[in-house]
Amino acid sequence: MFSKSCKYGIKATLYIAQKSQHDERVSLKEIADAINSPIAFTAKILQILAKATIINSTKGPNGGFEIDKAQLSKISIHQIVEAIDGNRLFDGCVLGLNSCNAKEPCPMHSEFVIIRKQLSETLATSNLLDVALDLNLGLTVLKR
Amino acid sequence: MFSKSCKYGIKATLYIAQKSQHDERVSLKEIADAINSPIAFTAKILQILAKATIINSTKGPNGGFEIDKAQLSKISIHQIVEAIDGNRLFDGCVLGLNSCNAKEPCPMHSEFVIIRKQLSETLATSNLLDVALDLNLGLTVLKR
DNA sequence: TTATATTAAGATAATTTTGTCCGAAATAAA
DNA sequence: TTTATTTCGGACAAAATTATCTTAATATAA
Repeated sequence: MFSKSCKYGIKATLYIAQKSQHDERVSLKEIADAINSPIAFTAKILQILAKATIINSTKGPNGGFEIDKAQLSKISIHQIVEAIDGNRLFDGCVLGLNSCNAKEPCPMHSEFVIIRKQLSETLATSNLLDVALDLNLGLTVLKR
Repeated sequence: MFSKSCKYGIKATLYIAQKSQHDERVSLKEIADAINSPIAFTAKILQILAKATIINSTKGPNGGFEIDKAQLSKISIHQIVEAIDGNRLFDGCVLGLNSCNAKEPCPMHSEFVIIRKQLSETLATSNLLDVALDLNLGLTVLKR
């Protein structure tokens, strides 16, 4: 479904979101540790997210990553997926045809219309604040 | 969503299914041509499907691939996906955690319960006969 | 201003996935 | 029985993804 990069990206963003709720800026090392990801590779993904203005990064001592607290409820998981994996999951042909639409569909096109709609909506309505709240409560985890 | 191998596998199986309706056995070359796939790589995938007894293969002159006509309505797309990509799409953690379930879920677990159920059901109820019928009618296509 | 801590960026490497090649095995027909 | 046709299986190669390493840039604080 998601690339490994994207999974790291989602988990990293959620961890940053959780800490940003309490105005804590977190370092790359802390993030990689919290989500159990390779540190240097995680850095690359955080760069992508920073360029997409989903997270903020600060260099130097006490630097790290954070998200504007007021934005937490406005950033969706969908945005993260788009930034990292692009939108092929949402609008590319499921069977990989170059073009595939209601007019000239692949054999699975109609079957996937509903699924993709639901997928897209679910991700679009999942915002960082809500998801991070469950993390706070210990209802969900970012590594195992 | 699906690996490239799996996409080739689904398309190849559907092409074989379509031809099998009319008792036509098809060659590797013909399949690769019909679905616009690399021929040798397609051969590998067909081997997997043959071992999974989803398709039958016959060597020698006039050999090729076919599916028992009576089985067409009993074989689902779900079976193809399982044979090629395994069931990670259906029961692996969306965020890649080693274990993830209702008791100790990842932050996206609950959001994906419905989506995956629908995905799984859709694929399980899509059988080769039905999907191949649309191909016959020219309502859907396998390449572009 | 210098030392230190931190992310950015680019080069390189490892791994996985995708793709190719070639000889072996099997089957049918001459 | 020989030859031709076709899939099978293993080795190999290319490309894409994932991961690492090293140096640069930036910011803080002593």
